[in-house]
Amino acid sequence: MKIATWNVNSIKVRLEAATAWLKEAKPDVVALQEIKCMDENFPAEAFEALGYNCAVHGQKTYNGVALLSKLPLEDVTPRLPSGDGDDHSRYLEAVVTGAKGTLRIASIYAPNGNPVGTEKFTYKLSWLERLGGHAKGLLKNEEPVALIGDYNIIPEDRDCYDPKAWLGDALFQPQSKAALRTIENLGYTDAFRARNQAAGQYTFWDYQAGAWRKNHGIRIDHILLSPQGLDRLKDCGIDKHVREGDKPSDHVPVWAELDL
DNA sequence: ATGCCGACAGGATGTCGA
Repeated sequence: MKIATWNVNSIKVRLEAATAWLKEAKPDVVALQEIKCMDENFPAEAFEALGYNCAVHGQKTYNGVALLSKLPLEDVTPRLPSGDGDDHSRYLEAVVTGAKGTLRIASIYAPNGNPVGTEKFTYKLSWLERLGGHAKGLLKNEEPVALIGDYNIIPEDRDCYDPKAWLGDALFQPQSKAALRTIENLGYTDAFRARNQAAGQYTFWDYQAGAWRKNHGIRIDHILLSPQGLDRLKDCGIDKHVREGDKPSDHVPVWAELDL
């Protein structure tokens, strides 16, 4: 089973690029973020034509997450628990069953959190704390779980072109990195780092200042696997070439092959 | 020190992203 995550930065604008990538990469399950549309405006027909079932947790203008799956999507849950008053569409969970077993998978769009020192940053940290609480609960099932998406966190210096340039940014704050480590310390593993220790492996390049041309990127899109999920991990990679296409998203897909 | 670019809503330009 091949799973993938991609922050598309508007599914409306990215529909052509998305269908082209699906045809080429042939993932079984895809988590999308920043679809930036309401459920009724999600172009489900275009994906159904390629053999995908769709689950959508949309929002007008901002955020919005979705799951595409060639396998039936079961037990679809469109939010994190205990989100009193949080109306952002940033989490969508479902269960899929492959030939060798089930996978619980979530599409995650963690808050950006900039600027630091504002309620946006405290919202980011509290949202990640809620995610961690939910992630901990999921471990009790002792099943393969994949929490995949745009975490808006640069884990380490080797995950950005110029660490000094990101020191004041919410994506690189000690509290942000600690929030990710807290989830990892529960028992989740960064699938990419389980297969690749190289520096300079990015998933995002800003549209501005020639960031792509100069390879000024950051690695912020992550595939986190529960212990049982990690047991099934065969390979993990970044589809970097997608950043070169017509009307690209500023993020590229990250994928993992699981023995499921 | 800030904008750079791009998407969105709305119908100009401000907000947001990272």
